[in-house]
Amino acid sequence: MGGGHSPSSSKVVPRNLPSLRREGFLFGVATSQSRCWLRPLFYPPAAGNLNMPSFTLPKAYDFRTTESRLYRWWEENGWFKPENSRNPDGKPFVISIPPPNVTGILHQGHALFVALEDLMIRYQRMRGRAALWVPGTDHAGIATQLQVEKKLHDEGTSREEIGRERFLEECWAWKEKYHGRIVSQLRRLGASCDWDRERFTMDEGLSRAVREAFVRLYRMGLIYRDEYIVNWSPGLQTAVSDVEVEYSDEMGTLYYFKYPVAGASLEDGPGVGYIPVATTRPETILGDTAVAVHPDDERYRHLIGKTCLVPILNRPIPIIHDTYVDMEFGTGALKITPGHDPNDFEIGRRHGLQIINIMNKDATLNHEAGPYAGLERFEARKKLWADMAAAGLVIKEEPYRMQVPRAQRGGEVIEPLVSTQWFVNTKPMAEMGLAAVRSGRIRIIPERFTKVYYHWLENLRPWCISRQLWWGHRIPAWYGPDGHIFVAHTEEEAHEAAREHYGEPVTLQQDPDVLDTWFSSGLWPFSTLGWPDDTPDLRRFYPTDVLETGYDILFFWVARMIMQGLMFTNNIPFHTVYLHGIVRDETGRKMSKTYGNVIDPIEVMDNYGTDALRFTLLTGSTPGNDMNLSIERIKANRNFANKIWNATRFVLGNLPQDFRYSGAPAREQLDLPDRWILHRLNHIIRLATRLFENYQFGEAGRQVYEFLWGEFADWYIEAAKPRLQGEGAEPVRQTLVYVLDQTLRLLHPFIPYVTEELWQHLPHRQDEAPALIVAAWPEADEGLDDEEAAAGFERLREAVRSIRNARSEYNVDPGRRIAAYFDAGAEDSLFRSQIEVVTTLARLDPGRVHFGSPPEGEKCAALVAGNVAIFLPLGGMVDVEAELARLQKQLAETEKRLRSAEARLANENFVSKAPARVVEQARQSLSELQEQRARLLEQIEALS
RNA sequence: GGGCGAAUAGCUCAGAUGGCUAGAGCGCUUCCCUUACAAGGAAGAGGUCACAGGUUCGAGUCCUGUUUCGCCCA
Repeated sequence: MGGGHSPSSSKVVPRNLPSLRREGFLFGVATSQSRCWLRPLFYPPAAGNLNMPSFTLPKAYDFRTTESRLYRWWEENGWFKPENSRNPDGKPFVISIPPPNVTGILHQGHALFVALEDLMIRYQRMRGRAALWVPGTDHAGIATQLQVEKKLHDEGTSREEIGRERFLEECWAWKEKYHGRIVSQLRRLGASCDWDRERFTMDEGLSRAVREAFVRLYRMGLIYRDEYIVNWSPGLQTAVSDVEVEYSDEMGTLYYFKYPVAGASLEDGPGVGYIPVATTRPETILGDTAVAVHPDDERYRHLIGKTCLVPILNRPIPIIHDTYVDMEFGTGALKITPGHDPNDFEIGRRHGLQIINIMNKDATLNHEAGPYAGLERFEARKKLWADMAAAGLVIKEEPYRMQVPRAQRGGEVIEPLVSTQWFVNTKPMAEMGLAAVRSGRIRIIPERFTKVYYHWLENLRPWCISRQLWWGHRIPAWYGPDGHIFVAHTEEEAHEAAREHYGEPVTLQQDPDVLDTWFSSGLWPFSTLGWPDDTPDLRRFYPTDVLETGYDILFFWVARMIMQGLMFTNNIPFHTVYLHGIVRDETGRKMSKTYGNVIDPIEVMDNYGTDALRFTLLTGSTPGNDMNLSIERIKANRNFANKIWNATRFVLGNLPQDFRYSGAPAREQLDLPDRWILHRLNHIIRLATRLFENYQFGEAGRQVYEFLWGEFADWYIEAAKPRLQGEGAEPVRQTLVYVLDQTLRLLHPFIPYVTEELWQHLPHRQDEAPALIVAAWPEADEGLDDEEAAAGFERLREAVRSIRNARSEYNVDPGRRIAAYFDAGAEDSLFRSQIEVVTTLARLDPGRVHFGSPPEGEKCAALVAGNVAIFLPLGGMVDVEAELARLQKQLAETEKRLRSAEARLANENFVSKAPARVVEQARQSLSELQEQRARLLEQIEALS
């Protein structure tokens, strides 16, 4: 144990200690392995002057001096570790972080996922689960490689120049340099991850997991090498998978031209001398290997089996028929380029057509393009079209709206081309992934995304996993001199297999390519826990519980984790998928540097504090929906933190030095306001807990916010003020501390810093946890449910509101204490017993508060609040006409509601079909309205 | 072409299984530096819940259709 303070220490601490405490001196240091909790000290105010605490919290919450200190303290005490849970051997709760790009920089997407995941982790930790949040980062193949290449370019060199080995050294150095930045930014957000378990996708352990996964799939026949049409990114010089291609709606041109029929003359016209064909990419004509028509097409069916000549090249190609051809579209005939179009590739396979690749990897044309060889693809298009026009082959051009495939990263036009790559046959895994969600083993929140998930998995094509990059997991495949493939965990294993195969040692060449980054990300939930080894962590913490991430990577990541998890661990990787939306700017535009509308989370934290950012992200979002983030909202939530701060200052300032906190207050000592706020607290505890369980975190946060500010601060604290001065102060103090304590617990998962800081200043019982982060989540105390008190206090509130309203209308100076008469009827004893509270809240003059009607002739403002009549003798200020007008208005409103209440209750169907509770409420409301109407009529009568 | 979402106060958004007079923040009007808080307090204005049907005793909420905007997939 680090500090030397007894765990049960409750010594009174000298008043200058808070500053020391702020430096962290009092806590000592516990090793992260230590389970010995240091009991932090609390700081009761000095005896005597109730209004002057012995030390003063600063007047406003200063997050700058708080956040990093508390984070360090939590971490040093090992509270982020599941081993230090209240129930270290109990049921764990596990989340794997969506690993950020290791060289990335914090954006609002990170801030949102940290806020959500940290909220879940802190909530479950407080509930007593052994909570584990596994952190880590992703090597982000293309992104990182591009950054390093740019650096090399700036230094006047290139990766080709320095070679693969040195390039990888550069990448690792880059990773080391920037890893710390993103990680410290995550920490700053308050992420209570177990940093001892941090992983990187290219760690030795995770790399082994990747090789193991590859080898297994290969041996199952689910990974194979094939020549196939892929999405080629000429700029990045690599293949990318289907999900990395986005289709943008753009205006292009549809080019109509004549496909000459061999042995005929163009003059013979369409259907004889030529077949009219349209294309959006004329340069691909050079790679055509057929012209296809629909078998039922009268215009062309007689040409089936004949031959066409490729324009300019005059290469003969067959005219084939296929029902795929849409007779209505374009000219009704289709050129077939199996080497450069995915659909044509399929048709080509069906018809056994030749595949011609006319393009080099840099999107210039190759020797197959004849006179166009060496030209860039768009240059070639122009030149070929011009030459065709000269040859009389051009019919026309039309503007045409088309879907242009563009690289998700970089945005350049993707070129479909045939290339030899590694693929995963995802069919069997997709089946498993579908079954896991269909059977309910995995639940997706919000539920509507299950449909999207199904649709994607049902139509999944082979996944191209090889990338022509250097930074990433090198494909564990080696080629013998004759090209024979040896897939193995290690080079030694490959050599062994080769020796066996050839009967002698041979030289092997490892495949130069690396794997799609998402291939390793798909293993993340279990590779981070030690898979493929059967480690204690894997046994204890897998499957994980919740996977929380953005809906935009449902396919990229979530679906692949589910598939790979089921395939390799024979288990689901998590039982719940929680998807969040995109954080946009205040007007709903996507944040981007080019728009200049980026709200930088670091800047927000600098200016308003982490808690303000977190609370804004958490309460401003609903599952699966995008959210608009505005600085105004963040400011409002900074103000909320300050409100909590000051409410706590008030409570602490009213505790005597010898104050002993007893926990939940004993009911028999409580007065009406206490019973009311405790009843409300119970309600909010149940509500918040239920909302947490339903993943409705935003609503939970908003509700607790409303409770703390709108009920506890605005009404309970105000009502407590007079009572703290008198004999009955003790139960009030207990209630203040209890409600505040419980509310800070409810808010901790949202705003961990300010709540922990304040909780440390609150008095606690001896057996309480040493820190809010590990304190127990509140539970409603049934003994404190009190409908009667709730109703009674509500009447007082109504009365106070109506008095305040009248004061405002008569422009009574807010500081002035005025007289009042209460004619409370059935509520007489309620108002008599609680008159002190009403007097304070409505700013009445205690010496001039009376019960009953005012004396004849006293000029009064006459109010009705429920069945209570209130008279404010404002003398000459009273305007009888205005009084009558207001009462008439209120009467009209009351009667309107009365009529609707009567109509409902007169309805046989309502009384018989509606739940008893609802009918009862309606009856009660009716009688209250009737009483109110009677009161209003009396008042009007008296004034008239 | 298929699917999904959104449409509620001037703005940004909440409104679980249908159930009192539909809420909040910001903005707006009036007043107040009242000894927790001006990053605050009090009072107030502001909504035919996109539109049209339907189910129901009862619809912002459920169903059908329409319009507008956005997203995903092909």
